[in-house]
Amino acid sequence: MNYWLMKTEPEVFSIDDLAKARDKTTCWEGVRNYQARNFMRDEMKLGDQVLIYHSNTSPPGIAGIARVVKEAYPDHSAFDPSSKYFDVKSKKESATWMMVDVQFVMKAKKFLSLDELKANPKVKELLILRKGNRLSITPVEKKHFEIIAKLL
DNA sequence: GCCAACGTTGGC
DNA sequence: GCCAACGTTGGC
Repeated sequence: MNYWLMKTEPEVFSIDDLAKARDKTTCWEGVRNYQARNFMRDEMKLGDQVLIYHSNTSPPGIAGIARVVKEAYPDHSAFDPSSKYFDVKSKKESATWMMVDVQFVMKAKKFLSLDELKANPKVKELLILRKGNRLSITPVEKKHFEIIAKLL
């Protein structure tokens, strides 16, 4: 089992939106970065646990946990000209972009802010804390996931 | 294949 | 809204 952190802007899609979604499940559309896509396509497996991180908001931080319920398949938003994620270069026969489905597991009882993460020496290796890291999907070590899960 | 210009992310 | 950091694009 692998562990991940996935960023989302809560104004666009929050942990509450995930909790309210049908089957508490959503397809993770709109990833348009090759490294993040490769993580989904090559390494995300059924049952993997995901920290849901709220970015571009105040304060940013970890808002809950989800799990992978469907492994990578073509991101259909890339084929939809009306979608803001439309990519004319992605063909249905050989999709450029992939997505997974994730299901709500829990909302943090205690939202864990970026400041609190930075202040916790036990999780200082988290990739999210690296200066300049903009990757929307990053792997998380099991020990770090477990430390964080206990704090939520 | 280099690299300047541009676009995006995301904390602040 | 600003801007640093990074990824992508495209001329050469």
